[in-house]
Amino acid sequence: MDKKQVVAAAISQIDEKGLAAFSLRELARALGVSPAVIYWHVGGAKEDLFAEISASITGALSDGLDADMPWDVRLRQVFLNYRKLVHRHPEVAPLLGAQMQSNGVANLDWVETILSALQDGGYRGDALRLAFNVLVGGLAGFVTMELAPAPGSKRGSDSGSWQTLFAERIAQIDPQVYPLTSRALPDISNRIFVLRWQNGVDVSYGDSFELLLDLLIDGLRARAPADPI
Amino acid sequence: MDKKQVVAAAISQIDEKGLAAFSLRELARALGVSPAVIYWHVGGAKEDLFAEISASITGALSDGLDADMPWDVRLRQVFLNYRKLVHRHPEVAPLLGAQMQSNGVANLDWVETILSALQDGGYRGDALRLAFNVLVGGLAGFVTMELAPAPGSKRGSDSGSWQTLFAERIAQIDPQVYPLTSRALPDISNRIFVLRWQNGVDVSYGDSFELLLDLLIDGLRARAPADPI
DNA sequence: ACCTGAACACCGTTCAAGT
DNA sequence: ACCTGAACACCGTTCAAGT
Repeated sequence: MDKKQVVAAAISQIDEKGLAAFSLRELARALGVSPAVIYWHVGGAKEDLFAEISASITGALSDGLDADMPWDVRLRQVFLNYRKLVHRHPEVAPLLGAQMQSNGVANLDWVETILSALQDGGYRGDALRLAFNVLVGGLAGFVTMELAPAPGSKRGSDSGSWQTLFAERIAQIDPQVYPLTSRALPDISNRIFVLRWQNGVDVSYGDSFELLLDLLIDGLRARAPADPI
Repeated sequence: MDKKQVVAAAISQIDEKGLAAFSLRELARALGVSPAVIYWHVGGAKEDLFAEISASITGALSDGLDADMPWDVRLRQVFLNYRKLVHRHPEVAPLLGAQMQSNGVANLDWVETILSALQDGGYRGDALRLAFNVLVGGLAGFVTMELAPAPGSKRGSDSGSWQTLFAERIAQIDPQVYPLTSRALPDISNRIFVLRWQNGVDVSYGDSFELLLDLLIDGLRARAPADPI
């Protein structure tokens, strides 16, 4: 028994049953061990375990990137890779996007990669900070929303009840009150963020993500304060 | 005692102690009432209460908007307003961004407003869907990340311990290994998404958000598939 | 229609005690 | 150094019973 094993078991536990249904006691049970063992191997508490999980998933974020490509191509790679990695563990997404988890070490490679690309694109100082936040906030934020879990998704409960109820409500939108929404329904029902009963695991947001990525990189290129390399 | 009162009390409870520390029993205690009362007034469970909270906050999302302005100005208003409203209840942010909460009714005005602006901008059909997702996913996602709670922020615990520890680690980044990060530290320390120990409540991401908003709207204007109105 | 009280099954966390 | 067992204080949720 060892810290890595505990973290790995926790991740697969969350993958199976969902984050909401995850518990330290059940993790201990799955490992055939007393609950206190978790505390001995990972620091103090549940939050520390979450930090380890985040680090373990974001650790591979900078792998397999081609440093010889132009800066805008590198940025595309970085964030397409981010989305791909998070999609491998969709249930963990809230930990990455909606909490400041991380031990602050594993992500440094990632930060350096992004800063390097932006610097090659002509960004320094305060403009560099803004560009970084725009990219990470916008794109990682998108993925967080994309993979937001549905209610009652303790992953094994009666997920159907809420889903069908919500789908019916959308189908019955009054064209008098909401003409545009009503008319666009065939295109948007269950495929846009607010009007959906399934998340990015079941319905692809890949095309929207790519458009977002293009808009941001094109925009940053056009506004670069200095000449790119 | 009445559903609105329960929801209002829950919101102020979360505002005070944070979402992680929120419990139905303590809510009942604060209301001077038996826990079962919560269940009687709001549907089945904790998740239903969360849905009510989300609806109550996003209900005012379309208020005070000027429908006579050009479509791009309207979009700016809508999302600046979104950010402002969520910032009024930062602890509730994860509910809006990282969960598919909502009873599906309160947000329809908001959706119609955004779709209307985009349609005036020349977007129809599938392009309309993509543009909607880009805006909501990117901008609401940004706000979710911006307000992601820090570890140990049960809002009353020893929040200092993790913060100082993390700040020290960042200050000690090795310039040999991470030259760009290290050099940019004065500009980015605690002010970019991954390298921070405080969230958007303590450090403003307003300038980054506005840049993101500009990039998206400018980009959507440039790529409009049809002539705008 | 609204509320209480008690109960059930489960948590996270700690700590003495074992080997 | 690693694990067990039991304990503590707390949950969410349900349900009979009261008025």
